[in-house]
Amino acid sequence: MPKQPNPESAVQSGAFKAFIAEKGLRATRQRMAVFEAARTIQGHYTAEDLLKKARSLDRSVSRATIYRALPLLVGSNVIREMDVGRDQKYYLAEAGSATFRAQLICENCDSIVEVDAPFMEWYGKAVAAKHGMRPLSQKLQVTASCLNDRCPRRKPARS
Amino acid sequence: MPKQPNPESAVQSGAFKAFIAEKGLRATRQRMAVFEAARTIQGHYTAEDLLKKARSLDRSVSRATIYRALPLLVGSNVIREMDVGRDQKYYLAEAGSATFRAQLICENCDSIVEVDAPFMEWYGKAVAAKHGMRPLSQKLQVTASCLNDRCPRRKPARS
DNA sequence: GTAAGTGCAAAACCTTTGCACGTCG
DNA sequence: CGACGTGCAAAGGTTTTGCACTTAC
Repeated sequence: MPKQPNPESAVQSGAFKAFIAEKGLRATRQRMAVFEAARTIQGHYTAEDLLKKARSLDRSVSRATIYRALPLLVGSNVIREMDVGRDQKYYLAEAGSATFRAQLICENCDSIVEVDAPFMEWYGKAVAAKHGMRPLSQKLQVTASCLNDRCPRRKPARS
Repeated sequence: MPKQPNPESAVQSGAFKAFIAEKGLRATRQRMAVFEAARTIQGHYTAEDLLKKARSLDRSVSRATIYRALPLLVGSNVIREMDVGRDQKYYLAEAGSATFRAQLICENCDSIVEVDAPFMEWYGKAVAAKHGMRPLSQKLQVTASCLNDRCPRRKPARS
């Protein structure tokens, strides 16, 4: 376990610090730990998952801080918030891909797979315009059930 | 205010009673009141809205009964459950149209407009199949904001 | 008669918030 | 230093549940 600094981390951390400063906020120890956790966790995670991971980086992070940091992380495009109809919200490190993505949600094993659906780009604009409204975002989710062993059980397979 | 029986209501009520009997359940006063309320309310409504309406038909209906009846109403296709990312779930009397519908959600005025999107029918099947899964349902929601006075404020305009 | 259904109130659950203390700049 | 951020615990708001009483069949 070498102590070498992670270059990618440094860069990203810098970008987040810039965002923080820009907004007149402070780069606290806890905030940076949550940030690091948020962009590091693989796949979809809940606020509770984020708390665990952040605490592994900085023991002092509290649940309240997690919930207070989440809007900042979403607002700065570090993560994306996702409501898939469960009781908790899910989050996902933003990969930076500009294409629209749908979610394929497995009822059996809780896995969520991100699926590129670039052709959906036009839909929201068309429908909203038709009703004289300004489109903000759209969401396409497919709920399905895995067939026996072909399901990507808890492994968010590549889209 | 004549006391004439409502023929449509009678028919529908009969169908629900059949469903109830079929399942070995009982057609209680409260259950029938909730049923009548659920299929009568116009537009999208919450559990609380349903409680109010049901109580206007039968004062004795309690909140618990509402929540216990909702799964039955959804299961018998009398209503459809909808999660539009707010804190409460929404319900809508099932119109019986077989076509797939998307939801156009206005951020400003809380209105939800059902929009026919028949071309989406194939999508869920295609994506699920591609991942070796059995498609169950899909959901397409567009969040938008009304432009000044052109918004169908609280009036779920015809799709 | 008897098991299913009901009302009430408490519990569960995730998320938000008030407050006093800590700490970044 | 002074305001912003934090931890803690309590509050909030919707939905669920345990329990004793009712009631449909």
